[in-house]
Amino acid sequence: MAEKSDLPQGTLDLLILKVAALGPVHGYAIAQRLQQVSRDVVQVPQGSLYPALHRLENRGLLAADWEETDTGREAKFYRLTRKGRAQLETEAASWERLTAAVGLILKLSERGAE
Amino acid sequence: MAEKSDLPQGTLDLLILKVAALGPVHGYAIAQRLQQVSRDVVQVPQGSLYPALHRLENRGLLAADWEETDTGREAKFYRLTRKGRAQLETEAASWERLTAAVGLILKLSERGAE
DNA sequence: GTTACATATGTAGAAGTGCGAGGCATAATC
DNA sequence: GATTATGCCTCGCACTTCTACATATGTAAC
Repeated sequence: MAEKSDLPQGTLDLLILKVAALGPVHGYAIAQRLQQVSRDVVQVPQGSLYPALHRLENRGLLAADWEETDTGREAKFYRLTRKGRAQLETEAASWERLTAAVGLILKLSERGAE
Repeated sequence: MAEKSDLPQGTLDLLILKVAALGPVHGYAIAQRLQQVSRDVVQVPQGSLYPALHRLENRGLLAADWEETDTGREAKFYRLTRKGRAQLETEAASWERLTAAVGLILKLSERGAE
């Protein structure tokens, strides 16, 4: 089933940072959480998820440690760095600004010349 | 001038279709209109604008004719095809769905385990 | 024990989009 | 005659994402 998420580009990073901000999580759990909270609207393929995590780690926005999951398995737990938290705030604000602007445009009506 | 808009990828097409739905317009005017309505939040560089217009025309979502502008100059006026109108509706609905989902996620709080 | 599934991570290649940096041409304004 | 605004265009880079594949472990079913 799992259709592609069709998430606008750049949004994935924002969502990952947001979930990581709630506490250390491993990649697989991030994807599950996003899907669950969004009621299946957001579905992150693994081929998008892991490269994104590596990108964010390389940029110093996330830090990773191998730890044990609830199910007793090794997994890479990501947590937000200070830099990552700042980035999250910036991106979230930017998201609000842009979606508001797009919303304005989409509400234009035929007669809405002014 | 014209800083980049930082629009999420895929959104540009949606906005262009929306503006074209209001009546025939030429490319340059589309960019101006987007900037104006969004109060300078959305700024479309020409290197993004014209390729996008050509893409949409090639996909049969827009149709173009050379006509004269108010200022008495030749310009390429784009209008929405029937297919384009259907696409606009689809993309607008999808946009609403996704931004709502992202909004949900961004509102998660630290204590919001469930 | 082995088959199947969920968990968990990862890479490679292709496709699509957006942007900066250029170029061309005309009309109006100074 | 020089500058600014209008109006169109292309090229090539950078970046993100997706499909598809590859790997490994734990658990439950048979």
